[in-house]
Amino acid sequence: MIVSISDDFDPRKIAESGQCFRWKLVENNTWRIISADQCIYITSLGGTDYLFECDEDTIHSLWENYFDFPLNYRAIRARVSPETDSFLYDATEHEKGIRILQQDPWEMLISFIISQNRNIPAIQHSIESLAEMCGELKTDVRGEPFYSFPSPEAIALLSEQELKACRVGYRWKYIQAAAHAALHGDFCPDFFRSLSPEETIKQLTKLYGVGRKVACCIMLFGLHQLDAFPRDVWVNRILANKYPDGYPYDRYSPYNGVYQQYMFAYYRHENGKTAPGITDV
DNA sequence: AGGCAGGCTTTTA
DNA sequence: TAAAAGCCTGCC
Repeated sequence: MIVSISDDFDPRKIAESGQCFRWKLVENNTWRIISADQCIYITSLGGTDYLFECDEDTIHSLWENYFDFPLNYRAIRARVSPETDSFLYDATEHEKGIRILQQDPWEMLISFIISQNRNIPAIQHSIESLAEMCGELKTDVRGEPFYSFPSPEAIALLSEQELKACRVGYRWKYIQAAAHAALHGDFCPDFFRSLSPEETIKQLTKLYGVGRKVACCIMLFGLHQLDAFPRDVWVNRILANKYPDGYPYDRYSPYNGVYQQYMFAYYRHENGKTAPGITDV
């Protein structure tokens, strides 16, 4: 069905923002999106109109929350003053259309363990291999096959060789440990939701192969904690170069993670996806 | 205790 | 050869 979306929504920017790894541009303006065990095609029709290839009930029960449509991102951008913070203002203007997806926490755990020390195409390749190896084979609305994101049970059954065949390298141990943790109740999203942010980071970083950065990504993209602020090398460069006197977290709470996404995308576009920072730290 | 160096792995340019 | 949305272990 065709939906009109008046708030910020730019699938291309979301697809390139590094928060999701199973979006694929299949035609001009059409993305095939796989999340957990679901698949949808969305097409930008121009203006505010988008084609969602599913029925209205499915949009409401599934995709409305996935795309975070209840939250007004224009209002979040409007909190940034061009006078007090010209860099962040420029970032929000330039990257308007980004939203923070509400993705499956388990899928985020594995995806961001895989992401460490790798570029986005390599991450996508590994995740797709993993899904093909032990995800569930399904058929989408167009009759095309796809694989669901694998369950903890399925991943726990994989051997070292099978995991390594997914090009995850030394991270295979972390993935295996994460699967066992999930099976033993040591990765419990509903429990994490009852904790404070610092306590959640503490719990997540107990998992083998999960540091503070990956923990923050799981919180931001999997638990929809929009104040979580992942600090990777790029964000550290931004903080050093643009906020030498300190970054005003308090001013931007409770949406620090959203602004981080704008800054990250903007800075990478400005400096080139593979170029080092102008002034490295 | 907390910071730092070195190792881990593979793909891409 | 270097760099890529890091983290672990061991050493100090």
